[in-house]
Amino acid sequence: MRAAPTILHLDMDAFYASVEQASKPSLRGKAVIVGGLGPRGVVATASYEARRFGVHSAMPMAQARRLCPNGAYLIPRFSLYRSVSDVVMALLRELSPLVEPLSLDEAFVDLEAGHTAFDAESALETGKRLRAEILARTGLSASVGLAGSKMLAKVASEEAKPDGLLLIEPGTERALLAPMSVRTLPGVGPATGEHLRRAGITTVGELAEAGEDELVRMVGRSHGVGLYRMALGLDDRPVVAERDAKSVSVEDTFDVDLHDRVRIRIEVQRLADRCVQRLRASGHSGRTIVLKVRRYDFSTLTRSETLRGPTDDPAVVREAAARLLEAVDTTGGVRLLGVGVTGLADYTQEDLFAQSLAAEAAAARGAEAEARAATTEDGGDGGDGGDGGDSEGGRPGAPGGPAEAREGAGAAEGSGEPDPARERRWAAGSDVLHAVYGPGWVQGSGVGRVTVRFEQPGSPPGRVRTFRVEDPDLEPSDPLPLVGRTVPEG
DNA sequence: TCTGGGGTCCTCACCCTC
DNA sequence: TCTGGAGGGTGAGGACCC
Repeated sequence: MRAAPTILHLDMDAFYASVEQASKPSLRGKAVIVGGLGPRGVVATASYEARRFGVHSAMPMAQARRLCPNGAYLIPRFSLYRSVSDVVMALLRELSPLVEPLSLDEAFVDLEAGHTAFDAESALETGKRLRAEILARTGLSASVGLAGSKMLAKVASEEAKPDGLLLIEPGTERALLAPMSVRTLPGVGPATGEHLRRAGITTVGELAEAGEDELVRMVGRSHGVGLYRMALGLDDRPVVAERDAKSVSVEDTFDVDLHDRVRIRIEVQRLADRCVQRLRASGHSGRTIVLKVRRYDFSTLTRSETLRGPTDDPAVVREAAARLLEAVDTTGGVRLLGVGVTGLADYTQEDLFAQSLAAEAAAARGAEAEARAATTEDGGDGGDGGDGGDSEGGRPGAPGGPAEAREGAGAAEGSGEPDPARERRWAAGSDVLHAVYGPGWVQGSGVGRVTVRFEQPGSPPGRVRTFRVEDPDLEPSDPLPLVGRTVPEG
């Protein structure tokens, strides 16, 4: 029996960049690139205008600037994107109780479960209505794919982009998929794609011809079986509305590699604290602590430790992360540090006795490992240094601080900053309010000046004015809603 | 001047217990 | 008593996704 095409996949077009264009009228029709602006930043989203220059997601920002030197480069404003996403997801939930968000800008909807569609005609009608509603409520365009399965609905929305709608009729899947690249299929990334290419398989049709046994031999049991089924257009994964988080983690890439062991320890402690904050905010505790280290040469390693019971105690997570760090050689430099917690539970076990036992056991293991390392490495003691001295050396915002901290809008946070660092910072793209000129956004800043464009969603493109960075009339402000506000002429 | 951040899932190695 | 295999827990790494 063929499934009716009532699985809907929604994909907002170039979401972050489109939100920025909607919120900043002067950027409409221009190349807009959203991402990390530090020396190690990458592109999160590029507007379609920027894509014409070859800029795309995950590209190093430096490369994007070479390709598109006149583009507008902005840091992401997740709180704004989240608020727009909430509006879109609410519209989807009006269609069905079975909505599976994949990210802020993407979701699956089971229309049949919501009794909003039962065949191709009603599904198409629902898709059209949804796109119109999203445009009216957010001012943004979305692409919609409709098919009998999640995989095909996603392929359909991809084909429909930008600002389109496509329904894959049951029975036409194999013919449609056959000429497409294997990379179209979910789960086929650069590594698997290259693996298949070396075996002479570049299209979905060739994948189907290869047969299940051959694919299992090439990429392993689980992946091979799944790939073969998808090549035939078969996918019976249900739309799942509620998914429990399995891990919580935070990580920072540093503008400059860290070498000082004391500084590295301090950063790990900070990350552990931030991780626990996120863990608690999500109402979880966790049992396994994971330390992630990316070294100067981009090699990445993880070290983990499983406690006797779940914890959300910052001291316990800090100590575990510190123990794990002691087992890692950081000579040569560290470009990224991360701390994560997995094995999540929705309760906290205040079993301090168990935790301390685990800590003792881990410490004993650490000592053993250290002893082993000392016998196998050539004088590699990690350059510990013990007393350290400069315990304030690792402040975010200082050279080598996390890119994210350096880009923060408004005044630099943290006590003990030297005066120059207290100077107000204005991140490109952030919203401001001027006592005289009203709402606007930061177009750029430097050498004690900040340039602001005074415009807002719904207004015509505005004028640019420059101020001293410490101008008391200028304040950071919250983003304005994209639609539904009347804007006075001016 | 290469390569973010926050996730999930899978595989493999190793150890331990039965 | 020794050996081998199955299976679970843990740790590490890789691939992939948005």
